[in-house]
Amino acid sequence: MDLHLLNKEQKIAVEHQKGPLLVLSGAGTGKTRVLTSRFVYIVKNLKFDFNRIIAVTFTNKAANEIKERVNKTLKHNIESPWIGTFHSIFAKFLRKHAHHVSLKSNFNILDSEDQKKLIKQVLEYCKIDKEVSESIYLNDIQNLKDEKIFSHDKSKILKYSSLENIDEIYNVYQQRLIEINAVDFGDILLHSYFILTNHKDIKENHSNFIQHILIDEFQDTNLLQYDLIKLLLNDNQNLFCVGDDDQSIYAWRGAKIENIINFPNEFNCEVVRLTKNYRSNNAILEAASSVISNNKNRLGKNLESFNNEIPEQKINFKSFYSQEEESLWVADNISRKYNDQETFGILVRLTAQMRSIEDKLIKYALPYEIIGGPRFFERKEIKDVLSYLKLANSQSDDLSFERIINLPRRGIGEQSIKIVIDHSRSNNLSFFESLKDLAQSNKLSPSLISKTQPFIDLINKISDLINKTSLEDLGIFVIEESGYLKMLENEKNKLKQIENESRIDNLKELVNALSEFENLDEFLEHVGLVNENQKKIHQNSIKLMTLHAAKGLEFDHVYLPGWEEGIFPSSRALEQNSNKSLEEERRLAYVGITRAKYDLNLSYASSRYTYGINNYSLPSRFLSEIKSINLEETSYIKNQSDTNKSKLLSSDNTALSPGKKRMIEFLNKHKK
DNA sequence: AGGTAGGCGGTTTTT
DNA sequence: CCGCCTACCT
Repeated sequence: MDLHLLNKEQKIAVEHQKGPLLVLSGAGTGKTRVLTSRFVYIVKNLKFDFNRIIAVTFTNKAANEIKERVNKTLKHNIESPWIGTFHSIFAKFLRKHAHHVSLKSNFNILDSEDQKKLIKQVLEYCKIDKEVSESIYLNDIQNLKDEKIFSHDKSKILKYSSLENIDEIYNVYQQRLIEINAVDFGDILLHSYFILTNHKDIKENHSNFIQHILIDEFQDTNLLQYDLIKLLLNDNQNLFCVGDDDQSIYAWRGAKIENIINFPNEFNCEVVRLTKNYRSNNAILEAASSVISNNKNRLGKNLESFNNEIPEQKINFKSFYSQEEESLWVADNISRKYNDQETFGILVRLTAQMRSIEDKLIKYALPYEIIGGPRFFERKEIKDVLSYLKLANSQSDDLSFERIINLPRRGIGEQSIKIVIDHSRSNNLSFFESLKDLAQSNKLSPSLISKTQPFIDLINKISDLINKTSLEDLGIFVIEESGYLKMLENEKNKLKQIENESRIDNLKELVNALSEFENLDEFLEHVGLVNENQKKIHQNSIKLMTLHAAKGLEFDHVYLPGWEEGIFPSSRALEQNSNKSLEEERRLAYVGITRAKYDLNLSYASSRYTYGINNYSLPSRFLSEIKSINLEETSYIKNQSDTNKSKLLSSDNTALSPGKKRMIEFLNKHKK
């Protein structure tokens, strides 16, 4: 291992012998390098079996990076179940011990759409008028789970949440999940926590087996995650945490910044601080630290630039009249600098900001890629087809049943479905079992039998084919035999025809994705937890993403548009009127700024078109916290933009790119 | 049972 | 502004 490539502090961290250690690692100080080197050091120098080390990260991307780098250094392929995200590690654990929480090991992992559907049914069942939208209940349930509060713990629930009937709703929601053999994201961790705290033998087996625990992005762990990890820790307390309190941006998801702040006291251990930054130039680091210094709740550290090869360059700041002009400038500016040696990132606060930027990138014919955009496996057509596979794989999957029983249309309407559901309730059967039971015992009208029998036969046939044919063939079988493909092809509506073409493409892509897996369970696990199609990322493309998705990445050129009060900091954070949420927004600003190596471009637009109305806002307070930016000196570049506008409107309307077309339509519509 | 027109509500951020 | 849901029609 190249220990000599590490600086003094990094070396101290990597060569730590035993016991707990906290590594406070500022942006760009080589956090991932330290974590992977540490992993290798434990295997090579401390002589531990790599299977007995847990390395837990927040994103699948980070987990893969660790696996890759460790593989490279150790020169053999590590396939450890203990390297991954919290959710992937504990999903594997839960599958092994599912029966302890009344689940089968092939439980289904629900995405947020499924969760919403389920909670809606629960609200209906509990006869609760929906004055409060279902996502509010869902949110509170998720938070309760993060706080380790179980559905039966009525007093704790009511203490924590002020929503009316929340205890009943949470309880019924949990019951339903068990009935349909499913878990939501929070359950993966909470069920695991239950098993580890209620089965001493399982806990002991694991904590004796696991020799070292490494946690990445420690500042983003919530109470449940932290306690789960501590349950796996034995008396040697080999717990190695890497994090940066200034980059804690997931409090809204239950992350406790206190976990990292209190860690040194809790474990009475040393703290190694990494402050030598190898990424950014001085101007950027100064801007970052002048912003973050406005936060009170932090451990405090200052970064120093240690990379002499990074060019010095002033931070660029622009203000615009409208969002469209701002986006246009971003695309124009990138097009002037673009080459395939350097990397470009555009980081936004809200996904809604992406569309106008995307339009302009298309107009300038710049290669771009949206990172973490709409999830492939959450597309309607993909979920529809997957529901056939899921139902065939697990007959208790009522959500999938409801999704596809009449899709494509089989003439099975609301009334017929109600018969099936009522029968399932009174006989304690799943929906599909109930339908089969009704069909067998001749309780359905002949016309309904003739409509439902082909569906039953189809699901049985798919069920039969699982493990007999390749996943690829199974996918093709479903797409064709279900009539789904025909339905898409036979669309008469012209507008929808175009849409359906891309849906068919997506289904082909689904078949491709299927071909890369050995068995269905493995594939469904991937769909539930990774939820991205592993297409090769284009090296030279401009990356467009949210600030949250940008954590851990770096770019030569970074664009941060939309620095306005109400966008960034977000209106929600401002409404809450608490320093806590404002400080989190500020940390997000810090994350954004520190992604840049040497070219940082900040901007704001005073008017933004949302919900069909123009909204006006003031420049973000974070801008005035950067000393090197003088807001007063800048003025709207209205004149220039007017020329741009007229240029666009007068341009030749034939052979336009889709982006430009859309923009011209937009401008024409809103000229007045 | 299926199709469609108009009303209404909704935007953080992600595993 | 867009997409979803409901009410009403075929």
